[in-house]
Amino acid sequence: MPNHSPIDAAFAALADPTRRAVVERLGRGPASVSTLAADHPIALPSFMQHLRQLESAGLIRSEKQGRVRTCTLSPQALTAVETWIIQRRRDWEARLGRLGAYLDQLEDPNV
Amino acid sequence: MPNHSPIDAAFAALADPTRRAVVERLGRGPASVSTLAADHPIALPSFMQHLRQLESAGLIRSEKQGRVRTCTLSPQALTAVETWIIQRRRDWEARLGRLGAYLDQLEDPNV
DNA sequence: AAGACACTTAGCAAATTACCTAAGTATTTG
DNA sequence: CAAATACTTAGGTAATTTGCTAAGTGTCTT
Repeated sequence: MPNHSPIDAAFAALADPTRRAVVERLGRGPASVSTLAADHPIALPSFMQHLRQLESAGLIRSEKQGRVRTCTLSPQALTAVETWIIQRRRDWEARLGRLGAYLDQLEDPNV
Repeated sequence: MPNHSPIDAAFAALADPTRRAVVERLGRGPASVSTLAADHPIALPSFMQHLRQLESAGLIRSEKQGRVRTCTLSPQALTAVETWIIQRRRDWEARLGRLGAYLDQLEDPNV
């Protein structure tokens, strides 16, 4: 089952080091396509595909003025991913808490 | 260029809804392969591939006793992902802070 | 107006992924 | 010990992804 939901697209987009590097770079401010591409040893059309994937995942936006397309980070999609992960941590810690309480009770059955 | 680093594998593993569902389920406690598989409408060998991918990404562990393989969440890999995302949020917020300070100080658009 | 610049489009090849069915291997269980 | 259970292995197909080159399309710059 390929990626259908927005969060699938966000995780998939972040699974590639080139794309994560773009997100890291844009976290420090907007940049043009060619500025971003300069850091990566791949052909420009290949690099543009990565940008398209990031944009369709909602992780970045871009706008063209004249012949230059400027890209910006779009943090809401990152927040969705962050929220999912934090929820997992919560579940995990809640379970550890219950397990600890249970073990405490076994050790000390009647207080 | 496919996944080389551990964090690539973790993001890629989480990009699939079946695999995320397994992580969610294991957050509430360990479970056997067939228990996990019961929630998903795919053939068992296909499901096992997902488990293998989760395990090789370090997101879960599993151990076989008798004929039953029990899977557990392995939270460190999730922490690595969480750390990456939180760092991006920090960068973003630091930049907003600098931008705000700059705008407060005076005008002049552009970056 | 000519050429440089910054992308864009088109089309193609190799590698990966996500499924499947069929047939195996160990372990219980009756 | 035979049958059921719980995976496992083997092998195959279709779709997706990631990369490329070559050839556009608009927009400055000179």
